[in-house]
Amino acid sequence: MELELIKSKLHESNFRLTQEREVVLTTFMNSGQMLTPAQLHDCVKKEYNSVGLTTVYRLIEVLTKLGLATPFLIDGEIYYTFCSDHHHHHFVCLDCHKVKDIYECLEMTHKYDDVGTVNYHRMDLYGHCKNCERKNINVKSLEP
Amino acid sequence: MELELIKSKLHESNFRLTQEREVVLTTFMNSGQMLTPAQLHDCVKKEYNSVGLTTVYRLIEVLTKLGLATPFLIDGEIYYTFCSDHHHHHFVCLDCHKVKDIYECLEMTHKYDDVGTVNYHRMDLYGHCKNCERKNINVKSLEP
DNA sequence: CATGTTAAAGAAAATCATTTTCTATAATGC
DNA sequence: GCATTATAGAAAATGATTTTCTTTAACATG
Repeated sequence: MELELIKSKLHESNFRLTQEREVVLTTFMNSGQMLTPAQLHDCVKKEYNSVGLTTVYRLIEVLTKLGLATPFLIDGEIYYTFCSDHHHHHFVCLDCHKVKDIYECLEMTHKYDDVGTVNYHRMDLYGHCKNCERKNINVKSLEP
Repeated sequence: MELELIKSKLHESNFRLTQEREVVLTTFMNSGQMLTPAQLHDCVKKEYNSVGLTTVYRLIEVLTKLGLATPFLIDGEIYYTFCSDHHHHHFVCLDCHKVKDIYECLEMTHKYDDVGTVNYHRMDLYGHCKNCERKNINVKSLEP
């Protein structure tokens, strides 16, 4: 999903498109990984003049409400990943925290309606991406 | 999973079986729902002489490490549900926070190995249990 | 394009969940 | 029993997140 589309989504919901938001949003989208608010703030600082941490928190809140950010709880830390609005699942690399979207879905929502009404579901896969897998093998080969 | 089994699991890992832990554990297991540490603490207070909130936090930490508690992030709040150690998924009622275990699993772990190595996955279904569904219909029927 | 309205930025303070510290106690092994 | 050591609990510390307040800038309107 490209920036322009998100801008119009924000606009629809009466959120203003400030320069700060555009900067944070761009950084967030381009990172391709899950980040804590503080980490996202750090990334923004590296590439642009700093934006306040409060602003980062507030944008994440807005995006989450709009379904454009998804929180992950890993080891007690809350991370967020940018997220298009089409239903999909996530694969998260436990090493580098990169996130890959998985658009296949077995549409199991209706499968479990004996428990009640299922409004939505999420599925998260955790593991190691190919890149980190390779690195880990290299590291292991250095061991005695 | 019954209490005795969990006791032996704690024991295996060199955790002591204190009276406080037994009380909190029993309350946690019997609740059948996801609870914040503070909520669990409140539940314990109602049924038994109070146990310290710190103790509740520490037990949840231990259970999570042993795979006997699962955290859920809902609206920025972290809830925990008691969890047997067999792999399963969860249905969570967004009204009453009751949790139902779903032991069917499509074993999709291997299905996505083009992204890398999948170590584990979780799937959460969110909706409204039959009980709350019924209540909601009754509430609606009272509206003008 | 100028202007009024109002959401948002940012700094600082406040809040609140969670963790740590420290001492007394009780669970476990011998 | 007795020694060892993990745990309970109270209080303090920590640290992430939220709130407050003032200034600024985005947007709609004429």
